[in-house]
Amino acid sequence: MFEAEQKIIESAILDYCTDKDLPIVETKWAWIPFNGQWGISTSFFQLAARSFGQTRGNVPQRANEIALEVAGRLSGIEGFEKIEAVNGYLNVYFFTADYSRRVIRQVLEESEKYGHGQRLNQRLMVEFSHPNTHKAFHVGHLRSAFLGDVVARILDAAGYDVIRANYPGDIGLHVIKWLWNYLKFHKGEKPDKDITRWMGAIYAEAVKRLDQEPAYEEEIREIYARWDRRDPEVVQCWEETRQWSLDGFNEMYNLLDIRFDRYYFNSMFEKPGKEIVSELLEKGIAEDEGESGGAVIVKIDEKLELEEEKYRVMVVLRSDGTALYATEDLALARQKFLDYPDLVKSYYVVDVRQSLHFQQVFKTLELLGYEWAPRCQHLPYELVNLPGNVVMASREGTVVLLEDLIREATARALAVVKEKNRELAEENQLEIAKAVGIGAIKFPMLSRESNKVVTFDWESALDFNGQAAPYIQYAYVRANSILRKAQNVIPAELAADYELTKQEITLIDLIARMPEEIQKAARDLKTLIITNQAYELARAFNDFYTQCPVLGVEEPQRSTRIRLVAAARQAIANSLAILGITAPQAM
RNA sequence: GCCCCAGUGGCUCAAUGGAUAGAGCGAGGCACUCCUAACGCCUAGACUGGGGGUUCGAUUCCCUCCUGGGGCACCA
Repeated sequence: MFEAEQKIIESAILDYCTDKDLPIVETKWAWIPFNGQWGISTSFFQLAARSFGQTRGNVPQRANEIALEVAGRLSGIEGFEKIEAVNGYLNVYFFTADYSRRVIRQVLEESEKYGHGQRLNQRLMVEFSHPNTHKAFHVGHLRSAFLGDVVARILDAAGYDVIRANYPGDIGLHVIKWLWNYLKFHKGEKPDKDITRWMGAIYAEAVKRLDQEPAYEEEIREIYARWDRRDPEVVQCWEETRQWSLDGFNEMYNLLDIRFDRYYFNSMFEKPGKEIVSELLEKGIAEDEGESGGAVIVKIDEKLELEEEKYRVMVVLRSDGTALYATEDLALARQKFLDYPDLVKSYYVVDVRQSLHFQQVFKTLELLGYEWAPRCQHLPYELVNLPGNVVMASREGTVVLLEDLIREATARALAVVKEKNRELAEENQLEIAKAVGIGAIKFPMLSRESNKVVTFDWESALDFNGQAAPYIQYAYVRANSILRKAQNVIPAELAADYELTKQEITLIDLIARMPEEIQKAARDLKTLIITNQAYELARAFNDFYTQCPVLGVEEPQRSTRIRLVAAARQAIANSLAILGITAPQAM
């Protein structure tokens, strides 16, 4: 937001270096640690160190000398309130009244687009969620869904055109087991409500029956064979029940405010995958060990002539000639670029256990000569475990179902809403409870580094206090309430000045940083940068709220503060929107 | 055996190689005639896993060790 000001100082530093015959060092800007005033800073340690060349010297002292000299030169420049040299740093302070007006004006003008970057006209794809049909949807599956959704939102906000892709696992042994159990014991049954739970129960029952009666394995193989030769009854049953799962997922995606532009189904890639395997064999990249009873494999390290093992060996076709996950992933990657040849990036939001697998897939495609292969990138994330390092697995029964979590979180939120807003219509109370409950579920998974394991426990998942979504939503609601009492009229900008309090400066400062934070989040693909920003913003607003009365003060403070509240509300709303968290109108 | 990730107050997490390592929860104390207390204020609590190294400067980069988690040929 302050590029022009930065350039002025940068060129002054450049002039100084030229005059003094000092090496040229890139000027890096940072925000001044808060001290009641508002500005940016840069340091001269690097320049000082370089100025000594080979000889040793006192760097901090030299840096401070440089800072003092530069500050001296800049003293004549207009447009800054104060320029000072401290401990080797050059601190440049803005005229707070001018800059705060500029920031607030910009937020109010750009409204829901504030903080967003220029459109880049670059397309990329984010594949995420990829749930298995015919299975339950549990809390462990949420991380990919939330992470992928918010990464897509961040990239969109940063200026990219994002395609949101889903890749459901709609076929495989788990589906066959399900079909077997259904055809044998539940034929004709249909789920009426809680579709996903019901689908999961049929699967769990199938697994249990098989454990108890191993002889059923034969019947499973029979179903698999019928599926392979596209037996009409099996195919029709598969199609119908698959749709039930997809309907159930859509219900949940709607509830969670997650949408997709494009569905790729696992079942679509068996054939194309085998075609790629043929291509690999033709080009001598893959080896068929079928004669010795083996599979079709790619010895990636050997092909790359690597000394140490890195990509190891990838099986691309089973020894019985059937496709496996890797086979299909090769075809899927290609299909994405056939559909969208201009993708600058193809992201896969998949858990960390598949890191090697994706490295293998992408490297194999590179060996095949696909120029887009390096544009594929795996975005790994760590698992959601249960206390005691128990992995969530539907076949182990160690799961927390998403439906249960949402139900419980919403119920708790509703209890609080009813307590706080007795006069509100029940319909509105439910709406708020949903926003708060679901926001509370999303936030913890977005606010930590994706390479950190999340341990799910009911107590902390349902704790709405502290660093959590409700805190941010509450700040939004407070701002909203003030504006409502001001009849939702945003006063025009006033020329008159008044001394800003430190709460106001901090708040404006954080609002001003938003565009940079969004770009940073997009560059690093980190949702946590946005949750941090949103939380800081909310905290700064709460601080302002308790310290700075708005409606009861005289002009020009009153108008200026109303404008600031409107800008803060907008900034918080935009942060929440990027996080896919609903901002309720009341709480 | 090889590879990847994590290790920061009691607990859960932050911190573009830079100024005094920040929050939340929990603990103790304070605070409700004032735009909603799902709020705020104060206090205590950290040799950033150990040891080396690079650097003017390391939680951050490199090496090594320890602990925990994960991955390594036909599961997905």
